[in-house]
Amino acid sequence: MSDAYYLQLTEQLRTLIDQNAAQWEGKLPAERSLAERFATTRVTLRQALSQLEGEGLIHRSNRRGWFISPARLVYDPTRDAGFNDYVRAQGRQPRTAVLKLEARVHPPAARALGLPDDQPFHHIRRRRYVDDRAVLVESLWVVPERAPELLEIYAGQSLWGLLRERWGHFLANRSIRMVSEALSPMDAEELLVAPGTAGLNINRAILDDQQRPIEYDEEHWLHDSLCISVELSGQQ
Amino acid sequence: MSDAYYLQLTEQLRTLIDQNAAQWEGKLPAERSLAERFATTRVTLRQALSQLEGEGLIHRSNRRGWFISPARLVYDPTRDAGFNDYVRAQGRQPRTAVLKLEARVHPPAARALGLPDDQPFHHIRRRRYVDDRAVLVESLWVVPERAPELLEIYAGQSLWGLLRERWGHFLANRSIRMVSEALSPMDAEELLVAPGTAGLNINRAILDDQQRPIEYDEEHWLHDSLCISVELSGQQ
DNA sequence: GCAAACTTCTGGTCTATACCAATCGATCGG
DNA sequence: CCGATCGATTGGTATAGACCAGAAGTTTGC
Repeated sequence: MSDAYYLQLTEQLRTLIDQNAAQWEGKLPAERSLAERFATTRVTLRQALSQLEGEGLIHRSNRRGWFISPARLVYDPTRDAGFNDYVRAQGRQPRTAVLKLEARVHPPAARALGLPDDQPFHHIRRRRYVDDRAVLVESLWVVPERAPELLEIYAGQSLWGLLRERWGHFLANRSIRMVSEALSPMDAEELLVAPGTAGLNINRAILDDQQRPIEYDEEHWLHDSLCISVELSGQQ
Repeated sequence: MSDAYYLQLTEQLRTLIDQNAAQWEGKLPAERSLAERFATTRVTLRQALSQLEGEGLIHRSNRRGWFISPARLVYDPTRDAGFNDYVRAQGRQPRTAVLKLEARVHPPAARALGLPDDQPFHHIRRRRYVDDRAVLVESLWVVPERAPELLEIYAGQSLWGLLRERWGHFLANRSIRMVSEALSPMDAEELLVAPGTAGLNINRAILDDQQRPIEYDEEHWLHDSLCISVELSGQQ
């Protein structure tokens, strides 16, 4: 049952965090000091912390310590809204950093869009933040014919907006796939978290309003920063 | 970066599992024997196994050992199809065990359906299997007026089918919410996994074709048994 | 006044070991 | 032949300590 010590510890930590969240300013005390306070080992203490991490209450910034997690971002994958839009709509601050711009082939993207494997793409890799916490990294694979000078002009702005304003593409999701994952060492490093941290992988194939393939999107989210919510039509 | 020994171990285990999956019949050797084979401690070995668990390659049956995970079930939450339907549609075998039948109030369900907090419900708790692996437990909260004798007659069959055939309700999802979670001790026990195992919590509010509230559904899935896939309309 | 160098602290990883309780397989008894 | 009993095995949990590299804070030097 729940007589394991680390599970009791989990509960004690939960209330401790509740009470001291304000004065700690979001960052938990050092593991060694917490372990001492509860008269246990770091190993056991970490087991309890990992439990709370799994619940999404706290998270780790790699080698930097444990932090209290903010509320999850609510995301409706069936709505065709960009990241910036729905982050701001929830009263929070979006930010984007561009990590890479290059031309490359990428068979998975090609397949998802119904194009030949050797189809070249414009590849944009970027990291996105909510209130200055990095919550996801993503790779975008854009069909070059639809946005020729993209690699030269792209600098972190909204891609949906850019495609609409500059090239007149009105985008719509075609298919979305979501799976839980353990973040790869690379993804983890880019998100400043420990390798193997739990994540959510979201892939989207995106067409324009004439059903032409425009881009393929591979997102890797921190598992605790997202709440998927779908409101279905029919109503009212 | 990936010079941590447990990450190398993870890779070695990955190929080892690939090669021996058949002869092991899905169950990995004992931790002690694996630890010995790789000349390391059980602690480190378990860290590597946990990594693969996070990826969804293997899973634990509580105190029973490590098992190779079957392919994920593909699930489209926007489709109004029952569990049995889409499991069979993927060539797999669904099964349901009823854990509890009772009458109770449940404010979260009431709120999601727009009913008063003291609204009583018929509560059905059941565990569902795919190919004899328990993959989820769920609690159903059904509005009694819509299915009066439900608690007396329910015995594990398809609830959607029952509501349609006996009471003439044609169900449709209204809202769906998905969050990653750590399974509660109770959920974990009912799924025969260790407490704190990663899970996916899916809640659905379900109405009939006249927009009358029918039921509220709280599902707790093993994180590795599900692949959410949404195909959006508009096309073809 | 500011950047560089250094020190301390801390999280990430690992070893070695131990105990318990649940499981599983084998043995035993009817 | 089958169910119950018993013992070995195994996973879950926990202790005690250790080392390293990165982060953070402090001091130094220009």
